[in-house]
Amino acid sequence: METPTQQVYIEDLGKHDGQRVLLRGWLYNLRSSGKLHFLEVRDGTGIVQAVVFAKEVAPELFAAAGKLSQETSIEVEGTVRKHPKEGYEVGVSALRVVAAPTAEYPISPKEHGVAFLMDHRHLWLRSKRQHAILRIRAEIVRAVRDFFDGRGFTLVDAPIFTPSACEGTSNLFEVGYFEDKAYLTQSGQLYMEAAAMALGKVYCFGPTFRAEKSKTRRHLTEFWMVEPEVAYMDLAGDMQLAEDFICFIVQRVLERRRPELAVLERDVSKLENIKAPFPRITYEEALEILKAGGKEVPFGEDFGGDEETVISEKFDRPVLIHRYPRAIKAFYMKTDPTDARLALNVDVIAPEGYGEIIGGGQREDDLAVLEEQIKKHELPREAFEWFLDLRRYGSVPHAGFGLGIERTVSWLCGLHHVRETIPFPRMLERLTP
RNA sequence: UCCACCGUGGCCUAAUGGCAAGGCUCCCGGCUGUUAACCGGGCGGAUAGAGGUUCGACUCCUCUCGGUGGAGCCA
Repeated sequence: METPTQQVYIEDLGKHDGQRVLLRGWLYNLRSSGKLHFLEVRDGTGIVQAVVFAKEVAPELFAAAGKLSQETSIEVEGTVRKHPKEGYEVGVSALRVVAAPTAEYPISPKEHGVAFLMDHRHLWLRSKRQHAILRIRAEIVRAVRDFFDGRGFTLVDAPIFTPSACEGTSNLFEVGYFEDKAYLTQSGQLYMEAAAMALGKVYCFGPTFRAEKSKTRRHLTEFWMVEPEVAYMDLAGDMQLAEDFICFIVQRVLERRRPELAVLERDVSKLENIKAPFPRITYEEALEILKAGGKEVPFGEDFGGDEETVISEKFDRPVLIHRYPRAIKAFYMKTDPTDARLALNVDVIAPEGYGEIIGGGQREDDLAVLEEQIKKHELPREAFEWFLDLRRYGSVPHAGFGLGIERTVSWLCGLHHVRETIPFPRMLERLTP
């Protein structure tokens, strides 16, 4: 009497060497050589080669195996053994088709263009590369939570619907809200300030939306951001937190996602370099670097992608640039008490040209100054009355930052475009699938 | 919003004023260790759409649609 064979996931095959196992998955690719077939089977945890020998199975089974088409869902029974070259393979003894594709699978294991792949994103996710990226993304998200949870932060969810802009109304998605209008959030920032006054150390983590008509490798209209905010923390503390945070994430990915980094052919030595302390330079020092690099920028202007790349190339790890001109930063940034032209903010530029991954700083805690900034930025005062309350009732120095998940994933994975870092990217000109 | 480039079988490319070519997928056949397997054969498109120049347009011009990259802006 045979006992039912136990289902085993491909990533666990090494623990079952010599045993008979059941794989349940999909056919990734098939190679055939007359009297034997090599089935590449994937099950979500990995890919393994299943070998069908003509003389080991019934002729019908052998013939059927040779006719399987790509992405047929199949159950395979067989014995785990060492692969002649590396890892493990499964010697097939039984095979069952769960469902045969009703049409030819569009994505062959050959080259395809970006537009075609994006149109088939729902299927593209099945490929090795996308599988690796999504697993690294999940690991980064887990690291984000572990970092803050492990440091006594409280997760506080910010709303998605907001009544007005955080920093101006030009680039928000407007949606109907019963008889009224609402906007999709572009930052949980202001709400985290309120939460920090209640809970001390807080963070939010969720999607944010920008209706900016940007068509670059660094932009999505919907992306995920993690935003910590801490009461009684100043700019120096904020920079320290950002540095610790990035180191933690990079370390975690190196510890747990080596195989996925290998699939992506990521140069991990570049990531192994990412150790504290990170260089900290002022905006004005950054201007000097740009001048020396032949990219002179006048005081008062922000940096574009090219400028960020020139600066990041000077260092082998993320660089913290602090104290930008007050005028080009958000209304809630605290003015530098030692130089009123500057804000107590910090941007973190990732290495290898991946651009800004963090923006943050110390917040303006003086009621009068904040009121003046709202006026200067021509923001509707009424919408910010609740925010001003935070300064009326026990205002304290506080600081925080926002880290863009997709740019971080893109950097750690060594990708060329953020669209591959999120399962279903939302971009200008792309809302499907 | 602006700038540049691209659009050729299901997919990736070639042909740049003269008979639309090749590879992959797919189908048929072969091969007992393949690795985006390989070998042989077959099916499949009148070149995104409209108009124009020309004896002749995939190729040059105009417009439209779609895509890609970048600028601005940002994470």
